[in-house]
Amino acid sequence: MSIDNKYEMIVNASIKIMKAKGFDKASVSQIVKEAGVAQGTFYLYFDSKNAVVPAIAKRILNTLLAEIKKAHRQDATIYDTIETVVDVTFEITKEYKELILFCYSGLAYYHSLEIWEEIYQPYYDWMEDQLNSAKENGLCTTKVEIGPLARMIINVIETSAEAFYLSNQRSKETAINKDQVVIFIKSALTDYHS
Amino acid sequence: MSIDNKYEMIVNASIKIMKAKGFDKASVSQIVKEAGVAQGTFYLYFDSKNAVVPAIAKRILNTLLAEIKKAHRQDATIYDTIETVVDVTFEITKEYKELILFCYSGLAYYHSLEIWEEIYQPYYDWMEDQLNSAKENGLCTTKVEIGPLARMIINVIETSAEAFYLSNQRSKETAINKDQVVIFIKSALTDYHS
Amino acid sequence: MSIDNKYEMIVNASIKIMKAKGFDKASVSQIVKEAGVAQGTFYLYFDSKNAVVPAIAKRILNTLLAEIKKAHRQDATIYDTIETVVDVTFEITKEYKELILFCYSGLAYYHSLEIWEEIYQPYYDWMEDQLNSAKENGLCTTKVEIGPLARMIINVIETSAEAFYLSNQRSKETAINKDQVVIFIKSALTDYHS
Amino acid sequence: MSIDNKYEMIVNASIKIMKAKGFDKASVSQIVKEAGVAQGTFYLYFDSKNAVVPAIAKRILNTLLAEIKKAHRQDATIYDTIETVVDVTFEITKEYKELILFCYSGLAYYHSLEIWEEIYQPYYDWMEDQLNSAKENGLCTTKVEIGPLARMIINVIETSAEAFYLSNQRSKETAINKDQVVIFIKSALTDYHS
DNA sequence: TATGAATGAGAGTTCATTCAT
DNA sequence: TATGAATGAACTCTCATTCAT
Repeated sequence: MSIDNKYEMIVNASIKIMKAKGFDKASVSQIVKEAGVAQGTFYLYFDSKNAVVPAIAKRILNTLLAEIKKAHRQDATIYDTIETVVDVTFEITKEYKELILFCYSGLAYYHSLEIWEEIYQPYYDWMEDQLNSAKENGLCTTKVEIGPLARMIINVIETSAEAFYLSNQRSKETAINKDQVVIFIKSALTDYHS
Repeated sequence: MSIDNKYEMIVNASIKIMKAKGFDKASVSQIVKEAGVAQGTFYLYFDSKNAVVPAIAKRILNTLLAEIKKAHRQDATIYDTIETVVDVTFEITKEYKELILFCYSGLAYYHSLEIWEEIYQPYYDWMEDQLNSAKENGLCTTKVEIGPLARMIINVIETSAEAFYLSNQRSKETAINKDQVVIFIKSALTDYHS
Repeated sequence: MSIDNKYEMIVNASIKIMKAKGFDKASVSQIVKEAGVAQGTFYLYFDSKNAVVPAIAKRILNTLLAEIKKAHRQDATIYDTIETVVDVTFEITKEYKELILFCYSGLAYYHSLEIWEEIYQPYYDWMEDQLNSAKENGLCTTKVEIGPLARMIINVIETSAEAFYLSNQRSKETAINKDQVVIFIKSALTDYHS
Repeated sequence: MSIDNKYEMIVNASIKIMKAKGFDKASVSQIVKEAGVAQGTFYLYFDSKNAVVPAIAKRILNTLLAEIKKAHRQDATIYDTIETVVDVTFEITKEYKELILFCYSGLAYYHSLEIWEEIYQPYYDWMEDQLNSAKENGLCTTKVEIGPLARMIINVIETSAEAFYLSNQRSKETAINKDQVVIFIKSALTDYHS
C-alpha cells in the first residue's frame, strides 16, 4: 500500500502484463520495466516467475470475496445470496478472465492445487456458513454434505462464468447465462424426491 | 490408422511427453524422438506446437464419450445415467488429469474456447437427449433450459473430478466425492418449490 | 580441416577467445561470433561451455607430442631426448600458456583428472618407451619405476615451463630455466649411491 | 584473532564454501551468510571476490610450512627431510586438494604468479637452507643451482601429490606414490656421471 | 513426403558490487 | 564499521521453426 512497496508493484505489473499477454509470453523483463524496478529486484521478492502465480490468485480471490461480502445483505435469504454471488462472480470473471485460467493451470502444474484450496478456504467457509443458515431456515433441504455442496456451487458458478466470457460466444444463444445458473443452483438446494 | 500413420504417432507421442512434462516443458524435439520421425515432419502435420492441443482434446473427449456410451444401458433412467457419467468421467479424468488443464487453458489462449465448444458438441447433444427423455418421463422437472442444464451438469462432474484428482487431497475428507456429485445433480434435476 | 567443419571451427574460436580472455570471461556468444556459426550450433557440438575444455586440452597435447616426435631423432640418447622434450615443452607452453592452467583446473573440477590422464596416456607411453631403452643402454639406473618416473619427468618439465612463462619474472634470476631442468632430470635418471 | 575478527571469519567461510563448490560457483552471498556478516561487509575487507584467493593461498602455504617445521628434526639428513616434506605435503594436499587448483589458476589469471612466488618465498628459503646444509655434508652433489633445485623439488612433490589425490585413480597402480617421489628426488640430488 | 542440421531471438536467472542508512 | 536492499549487465542455454537436400 505504501508508495514504493515493491512487492505490490511487482504483483500489479505482473497482473497487467499477464492479462495482456498471458503467462508464458509475459517476460520478467517486461514486468520489471512496468513495475519500475530492476531485473534482480524481482528475484528478491519471488523465487521464480512461477512464484507470482499464487500471489495473483490470492489477489483475485480476495477481490471476489470482498465484493461478495460488500454486496451481501445480512438479512438475505440463501436465494438472494446465490443471486448476489452469481452477479459478482460474473463481474469479477469478466475483469480477470485472462488470468483465471493460467492461475488455475499454473497452480496445478507448478504448485499443486492444494494451494488453490488454501486460497479458496475463506470463500468456502463463508459459503458453508450461508448454507448452514439456510438449512436452519429450511430453505436448503438437499442431502449433499455442506462442504462438497459449497464447493460444487462455487464451481458451477465460476465455470459457467468462464464459459460465458471465454468462449467467443457465437453460440451465445446456447451459452449458460446467469439466470440459468441461479435456477440450477436453487434446484440443487432442494432435495429430489425419489 | 495404418501402423505408420505419422499423424497418430505424433499425437500419441505428444500425449505421452506432455502427460509427463506438461505442455511448455514438452519440446518438439522430444516429441519427434518419441514418435520416431524427423524434426521437420512434425510441421508437415501441425502448423505449430500449439496446434496439437485441439488434437489431444479431441482424443480425450472421444474416449470419454465412447466409454460413456459403452457403459450406458438403453433402458436406464436419468438417475442411472448420471451415475454412469460420473463414474466414467472420474475414471477418464484420473487417466488424463495432466492433460486436461493445459488443453483447457491452451485452447482458451491460443484458439479460443469456441473450439472447446465444438469438440464438446457431440457430448452436449447426447446429454441433452438424455435430459429430454427424462423430461418426458417426468424425472426431470427443473425449469433450467436443456442446453445450459446439460452444460452445467457436465461442468460440475468434470470440475469435481478434477478437484478430486488434482488437489493433493490432504483434505480428502472435505473433497467432493462421486456420491456427493450424483446427489447434487439429482437434486438439481427436480424443481425447487418457491 | 574441411572448410566448414563446424566442430573444428568452434574449437579454434574457443581457443582464440579463451587465450585472450580466459575461460570464465570467454562467452559462448563471442565464440560463436568468432566461429561464424549460430548460438544454437554451439550446443549441437558441445553439451555445455565446459565441454570444450577437454577438446582444447587434447589439441594442446597432440600438438606437443607431434612436435616432440618431429624433433626427436631415432638415434638420440635419453639425454638428448630430455633436452628435446624440454625445448619443445617450453615452446608449446609459451604458445598456450593462457590455456594450460584452466584446462588443468577445468578438467579437475568439471570432469575429473581421469580425463587428463587419458589425454596424456600416449605421451606417457612414449616417454616410458624412451626410458626403457635408456635402461637397456645403462643410461638410466634409477630405482624409480618407469611409470611414475615418466610422469614425474613430464611434470617437472611442464611445471617449470609454466612457472617460467606465467610468473611475471621480476625474479627471473631465480626462476627455473631450461638448463637447470635438464640437469635436474639427468641427475634423477641415475641412482644415488653416495 | 579475536573471536569476531571478521577478516578471518570471511576467509574461513570462503574456504569452506569454495572447498565445496569451487571458486566460480561459490557466491559472495553464500560466503557472507556462512560468515555471519552482511553483504557489504565483505567489501570492507576485500576489494573483490578474487581478492580472497591470495588470502586462501597464504593460509594453505602457512599451514604446510608450519607442519613441515613441526615434523622436521634438527639433526635430520636431507634424505630424512625429503621424506618428511613428502609426507606432510601429501597430507596437506589431501586436506586442501579442492582449493589448490583454483588458487593456482586464480592467482595466475587475476593476480599473476608473482604473488604465488611471494607466498612461497619463505618455503623456498627454508628448502634452500636444507639443501645448502646437505651440500656442505656432501649429501647433495648435483650441479643444479640451489634456487631452481629447491623449486623443482617442491614442484615435483606437490604435483605428484595433486596427481595422486585429484585423479580418480582407477589407474592407481600406475599413479605416482610417495615412495617413488622420495627415490626420484634422492636420485636427483646426486650428480650424474657424464 | 521426409529429413535433421542449422538457426538466432529471447528466455529466466545469477551475482558481484554499490550506497543510503 | 556495518548493513542488506537494490541494482542491471551479462550469462548460459532452449527451442520452435526453417530449408536445402
